[in-house]
Amino acid sequence: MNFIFLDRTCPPRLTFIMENRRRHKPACPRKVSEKKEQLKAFLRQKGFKSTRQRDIIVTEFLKTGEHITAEDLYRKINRKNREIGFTTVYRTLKLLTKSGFATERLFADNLTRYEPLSAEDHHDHLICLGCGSIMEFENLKMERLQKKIADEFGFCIITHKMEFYGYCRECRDKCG
Amino acid sequence: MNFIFLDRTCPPRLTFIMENRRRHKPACPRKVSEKKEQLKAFLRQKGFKSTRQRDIIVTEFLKTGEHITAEDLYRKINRKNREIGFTTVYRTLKLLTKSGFATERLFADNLTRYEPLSAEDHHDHLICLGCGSIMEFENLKMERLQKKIADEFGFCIITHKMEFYGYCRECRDKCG
DNA sequence: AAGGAAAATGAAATTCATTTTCAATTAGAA
DNA sequence: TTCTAATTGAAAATGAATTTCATTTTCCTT
Repeated sequence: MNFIFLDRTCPPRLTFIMENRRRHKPACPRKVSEKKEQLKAFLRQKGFKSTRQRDIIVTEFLKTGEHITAEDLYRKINRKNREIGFTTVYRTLKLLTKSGFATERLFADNLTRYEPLSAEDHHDHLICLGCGSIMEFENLKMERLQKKIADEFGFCIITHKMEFYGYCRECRDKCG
Repeated sequence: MNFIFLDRTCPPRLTFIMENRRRHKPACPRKVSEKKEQLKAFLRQKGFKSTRQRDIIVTEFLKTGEHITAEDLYRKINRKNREIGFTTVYRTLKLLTKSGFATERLFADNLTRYEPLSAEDHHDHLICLGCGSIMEFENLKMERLQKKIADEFGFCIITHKMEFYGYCRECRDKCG
């Protein structure tokens, strides 16, 4: 994860590059605690319990705000909290996913990655085969074209996956 | 796999629906034996051996002409040829992939599927969550838009993956 | 043909991420 | 405080993909 964010301050949250929206990454403390409150309310309402472990895992996950594997998140947390097990991290990510606070994504390397999700989130990915960085974008024209294609097949899209695999600017320049 | 091909005869091989090309499926005997000859030549040239098992597996795979898992292809073959093992089917599919006669695809169900590949193949998928059928399409406008988006990020696309998950016409009508 | 080296085969074992089990612990309602 | 149901975490299980290894087969060389 070595690409430069165009904007690190909290609002305004989106940066426009022509018609592509490069998504701004969270890690904004205000947003994080807001999301944590939402989650707590959700858990309470569903009869789940809020625990120290969940709190730590959720905080770390939201702070990270990236496409992260359960394994990697576990390792990250485990450095400071030796007593939190992999299973709990895994289960918390699953819980977040089921509750709509995260999404699971399976990329071509066959590893499941998790990503915090806000309500309107719906974006696609550019994955660098050189450095492994994952960039996100949204494109309205693309969404429209997808819908049009689906319609022509009488197909009703519930969700979609679009990933570009190739080389980012830095890696492309490096390798010629 | 219960969708209707618009055209089952051999040539003309493509059916146009507006600007989307719905790919014609192989299973055309002439093409199959042609491909088998190509593969045989390739194997010989690379110092690989041509065996009874490979012949059976390749024939069955090309006849199938669909997105099939190693497991499923094995089961299909195993019905008539009890002595051909899963490992050989698996390895043959890998060999075909490395030789450029097939591609591997990982869909959201986390199963690797293989598909016969001709030189110009490059298409995307509509996957029905109802009946599991996988439809293919090509769209030039889409390709152009993808390139444009990548360019704006200074990203050089090597390959891409685009999948729509939803309901096909039949399933949509069934479920209201 | 016969021999021999290299490749192919297939059953079983291994790997590796993901998921489940189960006994012990903990949260939070009564 | 007590009790019950949820949570935890180590370990085991799962399941697809891949590798191992002893045996068999192909096919090149005599």
